[in-house]
Amino acid sequence: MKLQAPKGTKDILPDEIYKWHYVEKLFRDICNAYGYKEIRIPVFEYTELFQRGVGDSTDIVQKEMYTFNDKGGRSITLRPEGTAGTVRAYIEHGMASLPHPIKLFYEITAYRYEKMQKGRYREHNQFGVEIFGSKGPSSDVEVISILDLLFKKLGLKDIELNINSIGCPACRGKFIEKFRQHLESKIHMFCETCRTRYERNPLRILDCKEEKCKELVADAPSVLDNLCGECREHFEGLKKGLENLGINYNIDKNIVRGQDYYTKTVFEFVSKNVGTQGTICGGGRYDGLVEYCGGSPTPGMGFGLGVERLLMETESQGIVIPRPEGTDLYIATVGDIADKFADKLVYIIRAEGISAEKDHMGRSLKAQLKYADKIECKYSAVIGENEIKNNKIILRNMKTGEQTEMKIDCLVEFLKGGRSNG
RNA sequence: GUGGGUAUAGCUCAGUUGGUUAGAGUGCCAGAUUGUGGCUCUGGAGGUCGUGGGUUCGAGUCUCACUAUCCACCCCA
Repeated sequence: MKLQAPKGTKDILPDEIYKWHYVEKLFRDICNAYGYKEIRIPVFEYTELFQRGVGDSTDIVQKEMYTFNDKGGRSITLRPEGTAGTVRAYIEHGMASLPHPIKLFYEITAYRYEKMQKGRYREHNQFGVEIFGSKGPSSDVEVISILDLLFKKLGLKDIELNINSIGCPACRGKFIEKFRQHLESKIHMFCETCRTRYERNPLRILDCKEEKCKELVADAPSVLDNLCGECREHFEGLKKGLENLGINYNIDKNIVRGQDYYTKTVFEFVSKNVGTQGTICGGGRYDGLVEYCGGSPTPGMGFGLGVERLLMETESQGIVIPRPEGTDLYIATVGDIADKFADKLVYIIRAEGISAEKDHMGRSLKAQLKYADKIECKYSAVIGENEIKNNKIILRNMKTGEQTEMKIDCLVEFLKGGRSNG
């Protein structure tokens, strides 16, 4: 048997976990400030939820889901995103009867069976928020501003916000007819995928990367120019709201997100630097989803943010995430009695919330201190029989090399003080 | 799912037209006279050369398959 992590998965090692803790805390703090409450949803759901919630015609459902039967014969799927499960929880727990809007956030893993590339994994992490119950553009603006703030606080530059509106079922339906008519005479000139799109989901043709399709579609009408009154007003409200907060945006008529549930607002944050996997975050409004999944008609809005891509971008922009500090104190020992004494001493010190280490490898004094240096201890002390007898140690500042003598009983207080002073 | 590149020590990489026992730097461990880290010096451990077949007297090197990874598509976070 070959020992390796499954394709498309990876370990996050102790060496880099602090970066994850940092962005997770940053996101949580922002969500708290915005009044979003954390929700934890299952890693897997019944397959039907995603077929319905994400949409049967989507690539995600058609070819990217991790689906299997459990021992009871139920079809189970590992969540490919967070919105469907959150909507399910919203309905199942009767959140409709709580004061609205309902504002939720989550930090989850998501699973998609994809061909590997950098920044694209089969297991990846997403931060997400969902807001239920408000249909006006002010909630769109709020949700987008969470991301704007997150990027700002991280110090990220060159992240572009692209927005679009894909209308509501009413105006989109009308538009699709118009669009089909427009293409009817020349659809045979399009690429193969576009010809199937023409039947099933013509809007995706706008998104095609083939040069000839791009040209053919260049003069086609756009959804954005064919919105109904309400949708147009909503989009205008979104633009004004973003301007009000000083958030820059581009209008990209070609954004058609990968989930079927979107209505009106769709948006994405794209990095200018990171190659093809530049989409750091995508989201939008889904006013029909709750009802479609069996709840009462409830508008919603949310996003999913790729954490691996976010960290990749911070790295490539040279942003330094602060490393955690090293251990407060290393107690080196000479002799057996001192070793036992140190076992107890670190126990006491640790109970005070101060990090302390001692030897477990049977190392020489010199090697113990060498180790203390490697793990970046702030202070070290050597304990032998004399120190125990006199209740005094010499505490060495490992950065400056300065040494001070003090009573062992005073250690904790000293280290606590040193900590609060920075 | 389509097309292409790469795979040698924990990490970054050398390795000639196929030819003895596969190297370096870094990291790890130990030592440089008794109880003091960082610098320096010395030594040591660590590799089924991604895996499995094939060609050959002989394969890290050539060939095929598989696996992983990276790049371009598709699509997405």
